[in-house]
Amino acid sequence: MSLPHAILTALLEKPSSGSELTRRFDRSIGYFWSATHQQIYRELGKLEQAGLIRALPSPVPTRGQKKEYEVLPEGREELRAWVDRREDPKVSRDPLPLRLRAAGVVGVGDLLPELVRHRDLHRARLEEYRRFERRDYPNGPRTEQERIQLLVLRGGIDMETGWVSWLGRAVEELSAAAPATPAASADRDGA
Amino acid sequence: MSLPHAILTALLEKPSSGSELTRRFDRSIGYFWSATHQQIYRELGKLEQAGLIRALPSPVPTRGQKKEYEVLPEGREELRAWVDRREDPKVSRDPLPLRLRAAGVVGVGDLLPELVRHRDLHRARLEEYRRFERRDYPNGPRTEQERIQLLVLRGGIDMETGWVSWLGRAVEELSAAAPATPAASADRDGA
DNA sequence: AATCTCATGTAACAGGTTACATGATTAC
DNA sequence: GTAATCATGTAACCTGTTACATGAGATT
Repeated sequence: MSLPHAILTALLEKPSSGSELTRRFDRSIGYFWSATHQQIYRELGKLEQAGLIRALPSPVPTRGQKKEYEVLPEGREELRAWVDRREDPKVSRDPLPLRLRAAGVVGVGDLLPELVRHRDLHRARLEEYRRFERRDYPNGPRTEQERIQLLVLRGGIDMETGWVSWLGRAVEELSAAAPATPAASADRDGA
Repeated sequence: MSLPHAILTALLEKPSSGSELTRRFDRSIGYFWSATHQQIYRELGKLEQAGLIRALPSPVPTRGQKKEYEVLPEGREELRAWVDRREDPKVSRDPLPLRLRAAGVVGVGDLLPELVRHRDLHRARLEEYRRFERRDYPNGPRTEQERIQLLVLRGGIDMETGWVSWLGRAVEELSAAAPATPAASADRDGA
């Protein structure tokens, strides 16, 4: 039950159409929650049905025409309640550690270049976050809302730092001692 | 497409019945991928159908009787191929950062105790991983497979370290300057 | 034999993914 | 006016979640 609340948050920050929301889910919001345009349109329909948002009056609201949505008081109330809700942490759903564990059983095969690739992707993401921090908060946060936005950004920084640290060590370890013949190591592990 | 491969890995490590797998998904494997018993039985059926695993011959294979599965060569081959597959990192699906972002819009409300709770859960998980490390690898890894298993464990440690670091700072920041009246801060943000 | 627990399921639904469809606008 | 693009959707499918059902063995 997070996508509707992500959408409510985004619409409170700025009323938008489905396509605009989709673009925002590829940038800022998308760093913490992803969604395709099909999900977004489906969810906008549900939220409107439930009376939490409404489409702004438009002259010709047909297919192919932009339709802007804004949050109704009921939607804001629902979001407020969600913030206060108690909800346990979810286990990670990134398959990479799982693939490494599988590699421990069937052999590392060709996993090393994939680890390198992921390490570099996470490094790039980390650098991006650091640029945001320097660009948007050069003198620290100036309002209560900015303080919280910066905290969220720092969350991304801490997570990416964790990935980079882990993958850095994994690449180092696996390039050091495992590069003999992958087939041989696979056979040994599989026996 | 990760659950079937998680199951293949688990079954290669040790042939098991559905209920045994379910218990293992509450411990070791569950630290990196979660699954309910319903998911596991459904997936075991598919994997057997696909010829990747088979039920060990049993005298009375009826309902309510344990049914042990083992991986067939085709299953091992599928797992090996999955390890080598190229697959992009997934964006996190933990709603907590999202809730903090929402709090920036509708006010922090009662989120602080929830942040404390999560921080403590992640701290406990981190300590648990460190105990595993001390207990299972007191002199470092002794085989290639142990080296990889330890790497996976270190992944968990690095991720939990990231959470603890972030949540520690978030709690500190929000207890310092935000504790006036939540309602007032909510109104200010919402304006 | 009634009840409890364990193991194996079924069913219904929500959320996420991929492929495809259609109306409106813009570029040529 | 035709083609490309943009915006809004529909449909089918897969994964994950929750509630419930049933057979077998153990407990009383």
